[in-house]
Amino acid sequence: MPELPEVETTRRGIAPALEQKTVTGVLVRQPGLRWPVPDCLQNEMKGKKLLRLERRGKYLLFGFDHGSLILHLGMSGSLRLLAATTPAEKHDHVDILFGETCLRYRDPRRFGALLWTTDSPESHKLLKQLGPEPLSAEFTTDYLYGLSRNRRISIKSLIMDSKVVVGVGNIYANESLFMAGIRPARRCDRISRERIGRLTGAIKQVLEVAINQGGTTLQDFHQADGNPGYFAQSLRVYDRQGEPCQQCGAPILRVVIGQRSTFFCPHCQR
DNA sequence: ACAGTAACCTGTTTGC
DNA sequence: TGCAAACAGGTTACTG
Repeated sequence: MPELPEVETTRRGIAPALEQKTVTGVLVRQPGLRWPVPDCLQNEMKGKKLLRLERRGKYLLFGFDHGSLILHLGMSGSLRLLAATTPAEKHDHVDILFGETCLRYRDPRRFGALLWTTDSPESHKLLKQLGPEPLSAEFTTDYLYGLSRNRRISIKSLIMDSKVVVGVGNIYANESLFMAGIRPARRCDRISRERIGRLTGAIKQVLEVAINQGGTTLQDFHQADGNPGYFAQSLRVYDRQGEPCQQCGAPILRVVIGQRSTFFCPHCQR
């Protein structure tokens, strides 16, 4: 479900209610996520004040003065704020209690993760190899152009590689490539600097607009306030195979790249 | 080092 | 209607 805009939308939705609040309990109903949910969460967090809720790529970082909870939503994870008395439903795997308020983690496919680290989260094995944030000044044309040389993979695979740049999942990779006019399957080392520059800008623009619209709701993603994300109406190619391109009218095609559905306009994208 | 693929798991949609 | 296959927003770990 969640790419960077959905994770950021979630963070913005829940942070005001939780930052500077004290954890009163942790309940793990199903520890079998991507990796086992560690036993220590209750001991580490109960009675401790959450200082800040940050995001790195698609990871949410719950910062305490003695360590951090690292949380990833995987493909189908979501977080909601509920009254602590709300009955749990199927797939509600973890509750983090803040008095009368419950932060509830739901994840039908269980590809998500909750981990604890006492070091700085940036130095954690899973985070330290991550590339720059796409909306940061670090993510530039020169940077992406440099990494695109001497490699033979498709440009879509390149921008979906979290070691290159974080947060660009399947939806926003497709949309960014459409905006930049580049075919997803094109070898990344056969694209000019100018066109890599267009793509760099397109990634930033697509993600910014998506965050401002509260992310993309395809089936069941919801913002913390219960509203859907509104970026779905802005999608130009994702899940639109057979529909006419909004720029030229040619039918949108679907192919598979790196085991992922890929959508593009064969006329507008070269 | 690089590129491609299988795997993790459950629910929903599609096709016969 | 039933059943099986295909597919789904992510990422690691393995293979060659």
